[in-house]
Amino acid sequence: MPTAPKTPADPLSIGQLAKRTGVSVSALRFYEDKGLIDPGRNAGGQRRFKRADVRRVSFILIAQQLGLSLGEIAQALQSLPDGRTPTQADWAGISASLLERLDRQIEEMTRMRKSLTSCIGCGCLSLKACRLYNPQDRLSDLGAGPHFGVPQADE
Amino acid sequence: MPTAPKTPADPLSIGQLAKRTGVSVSALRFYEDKGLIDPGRNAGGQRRFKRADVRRVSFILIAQQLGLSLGEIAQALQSLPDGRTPTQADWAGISASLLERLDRQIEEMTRMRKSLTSCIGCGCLSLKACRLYNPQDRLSDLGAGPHFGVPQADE
DNA sequence: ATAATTCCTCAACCTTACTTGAGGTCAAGA
DNA sequence: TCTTGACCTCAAGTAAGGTTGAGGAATTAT
Repeated sequence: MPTAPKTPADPLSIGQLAKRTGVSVSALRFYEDKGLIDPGRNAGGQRRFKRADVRRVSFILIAQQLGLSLGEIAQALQSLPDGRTPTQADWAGISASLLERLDRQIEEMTRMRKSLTSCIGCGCLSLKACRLYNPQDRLSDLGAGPHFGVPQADE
Repeated sequence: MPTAPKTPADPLSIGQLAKRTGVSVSALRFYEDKGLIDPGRNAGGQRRFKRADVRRVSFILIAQQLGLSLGEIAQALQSLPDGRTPTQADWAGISASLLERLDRQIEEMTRMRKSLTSCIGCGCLSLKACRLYNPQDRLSDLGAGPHFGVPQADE
């Protein structure tokens, strides 16, 4: 008898997952560290990923494009079933919440577009004229970069 | 004769500019370091800002909200007149280019929305099915966070 | 004149999202 | 068996966008 043929159910090494997803090996280790993925280990201590992890990593990539931080993504992934492999319905549910977020972002951008347009018209660009950057708004939810401490404009 | 009344042409200290703009003093120094603002100094070596700098800082805030990095903002500000105080027309021109960028972003988001919607429908979420995260696209222009090295999906 | 603010320059530290490298182990092919 | 190549851990470095603190000088208020 020949050795068992490699079925599609075979686990993936970290390098193989990296190739399939386009994510670097070091980034995958980093994701594990942050609790986004949780591969098993083989006898020798090497990571072994399930096929389903390809989808999981894909989700991470999509969510990142939508502006979620890894922390937020980790939270979103909490809602997935713990023991069993997530189904398509599981993914659909969690993706739907991304869609909501995306819609909010589009709406926000459209609002900004409107403000900016009128600001160009009037040339105002000075604080308070438009609420394009109302200090109160600045700490809100659209932030990608680091967040500064609240400056407390107390005057 | 009384001391000259404070005219609106008086220069601002860094603390005053901070209060007017809602940006912290340390951030303003940081912006100077990055070449975004260029205050003069008084006899004692303290920064003295022109009133026009309020508008300049406002622009920085708006541009940041639109997702530009400080480096990109610095570039955009290059186009402002060097010697004289920028006019409203100057600002209108530079703001118009922000508007273009914003439009591109909205378009991109809308495109993503469409992809995501169909992905939720089919439950695919797997690489290549949607080009939601086509590795080739990933390094493109919408990135806020750090950029990873090109993973070279050579298979 | 003196005390309290404000400002100055550095240098070091923080978070996010990773990469790079050192030093060593595991697995697979010739 | 032996030698690559892929993996392992842990520490340190990177870039962006700032913040915090030390040590000292300039302003402002009383």
